[in-house]
Amino acid sequence: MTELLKHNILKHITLSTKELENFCILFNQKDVKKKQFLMREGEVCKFEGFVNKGLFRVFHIDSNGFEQVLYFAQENWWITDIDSFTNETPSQLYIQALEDSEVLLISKKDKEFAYINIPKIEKLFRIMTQKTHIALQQRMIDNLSKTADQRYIDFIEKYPNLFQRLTNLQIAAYLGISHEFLSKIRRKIASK
Amino acid sequence: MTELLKHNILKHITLSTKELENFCILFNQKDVKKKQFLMREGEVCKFEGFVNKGLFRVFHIDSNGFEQVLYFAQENWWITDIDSFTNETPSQLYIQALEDSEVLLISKKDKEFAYINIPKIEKLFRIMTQKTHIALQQRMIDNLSKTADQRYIDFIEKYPNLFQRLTNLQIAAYLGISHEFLSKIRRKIASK
DNA sequence: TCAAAACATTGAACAAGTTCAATAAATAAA
DNA sequence: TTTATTTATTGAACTTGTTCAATGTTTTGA
Repeated sequence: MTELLKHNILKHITLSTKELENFCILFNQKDVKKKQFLMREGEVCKFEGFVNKGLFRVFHIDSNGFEQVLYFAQENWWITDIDSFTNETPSQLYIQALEDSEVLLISKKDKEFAYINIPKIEKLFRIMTQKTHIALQQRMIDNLSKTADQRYIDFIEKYPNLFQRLTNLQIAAYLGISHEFLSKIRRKIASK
Repeated sequence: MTELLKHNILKHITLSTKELENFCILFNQKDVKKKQFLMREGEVCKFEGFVNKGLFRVFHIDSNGFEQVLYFAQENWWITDIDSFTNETPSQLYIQALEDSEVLLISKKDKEFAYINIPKIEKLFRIMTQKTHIALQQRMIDNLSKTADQRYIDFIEKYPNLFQRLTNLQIAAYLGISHEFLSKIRRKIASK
């Protein structure tokens, strides 16, 4: 049940079998059917989650009712609203399964417990947060400097697997453009 | 010399006077005159820096020669290219002083040394990375969902101090718009 | 298996933002 | 203080992306 999680952790830090076991035991599995929400806007995010199976989208709904995707999380990815989880403030995000999924959840209390009792867990989350930050920083640069066409092409190259599992609606919401415009980009690319 | 740094650290974690001293001793002061570069594209970022005095911009130059500002760092802020520093890869960023400035720099080796010898430093950087990540995530959402007018108004409200110290050219490069368009936004706002 | 719902495409009119060139204003340097 | 340089403003033409409405296609669920 936690094989994928264990493998994921050992990619970042080294832990003894015992430490690894003690940490993984803090996670609870939750099954989430397609279209179900793991969290909604206004709630305080009570968990940090590891995707064992399936696919999620983390998104925001703006004042005009448009959805923006902050990120997608498939197998082996982590999901949370780090702002809401860390500061215990109401979230402005929704987390929704796009396929029938399984997540392993750890509560804030259990995570704090791990920080204290398994010091290397501090390093684990330091490294993981660094990595997600680096990825977001790269996306920020791309969003500031590239045209929508190029961002779409980059997305396909970078996440060929996600590309296959997502609708154009979802991809457009990630790229920050309307799905109609994405459709026109696709036509333009296809005609080359 | 390191008063501001010490104060900044103690806002995030608690350290004994001894630990704090042992950590701060690892930093070296560097003076950077206005317009001088602390780092250029292509270099591997060898430091993590704390701004003691002055103001920096961290920016990227895209394939069309346009500059995008990833962030500004004034007194009490940290600067680095976390990607280049962490992975020891050539940076795609420039770090430049916008005023005569002073930074306290720590090398990668000394930072690793601190991680090992002062365990709470791991927590310090975990928390700091979390905070910058939360801020960037918020900016990403705003960039995806808000119009340039609104982003400009938000910027002034959020960073009234930075707003006063920056030219419109710099602000436009942060908002991701041309400075001519920013000028038109300003006229529109002023005429209300 | 068939109807409903969700998704994708298209065109036309529109809005947001860029580009270029010219000019004015402010700052820095000699 | 004068000149050179950088910054800010403006308008006109242009490009990128949006909106809306209509139509076709695919997926889903009863």
